[in-house]
Amino acid sequence: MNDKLKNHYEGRAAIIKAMAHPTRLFIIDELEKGERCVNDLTVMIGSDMSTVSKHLSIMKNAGILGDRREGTTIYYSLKVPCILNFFGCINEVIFSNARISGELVDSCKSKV
Amino acid sequence: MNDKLKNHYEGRAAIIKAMAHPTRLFIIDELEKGERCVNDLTVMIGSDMSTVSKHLSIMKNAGILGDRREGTTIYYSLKVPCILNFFGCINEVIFSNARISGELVDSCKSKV
DNA sequence: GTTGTATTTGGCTAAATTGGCAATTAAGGA
DNA sequence: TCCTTAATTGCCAATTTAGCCAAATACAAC
Repeated sequence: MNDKLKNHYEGRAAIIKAMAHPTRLFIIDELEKGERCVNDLTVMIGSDMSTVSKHLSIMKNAGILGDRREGTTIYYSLKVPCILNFFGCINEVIFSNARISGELVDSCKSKV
Repeated sequence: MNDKLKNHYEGRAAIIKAMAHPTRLFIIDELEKGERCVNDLTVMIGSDMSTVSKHLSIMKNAGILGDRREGTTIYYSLKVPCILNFFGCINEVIFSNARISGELVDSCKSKV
């Protein structure tokens, strides 16, 4: 791998890394519904506001989120909605994993 | 966030995390072209074979890759090709980031 | 069984990530 | 100005991750 190729993949990895955290995935899902302020998200998530703020700034720096100030409140929003397409594929992976480990059978019992 | 929701997002984050590394993105791109053995990938990547092997096992455990043995050689392949759809969106993010920082202007000068 | 090739695993250190708390900044209202 | 609410930043400890080396495993050929 030469330097140019390395940069190419490092830039892409940085964006994916910004999504690779359960809390941040929750935030992305929530922002799909509309913009939210830090406090609202903090209540939903249930951890310290500083923690949530840091998660938001990680995604903002990666270019995934945008923010807008209104008085003392800052509203975050999804800047690149195509991110949501990821989840369909992630579901496929999870489905495929479950099929192999047999979990699917259990989780489907109620439907049988 | 209750436990069920937490598990939901943790499972998804684990899969995304398995992709959130430049070397692993390179491997995914390479496997799109067809299955590859550890040695081939090691030569292309240029790091220790043990390092590449670990990257592969991380993605295999996440359910992204499959492997197949042929004698002493193990061929890895992309198990869930929809993963490739990610890259189009990642490009959008990168494009959007570049537009803001002005890098796009520079990188396009040759085309003007 | 021994040798050779392909791959994985264990052990180690360095670096990055996470999350809470306290302190700070930012803006609005009394 | 002072107080309140909203959010960010700095600091720190705990955990996780990355990558190299050396050792171990897996399989095939002799």
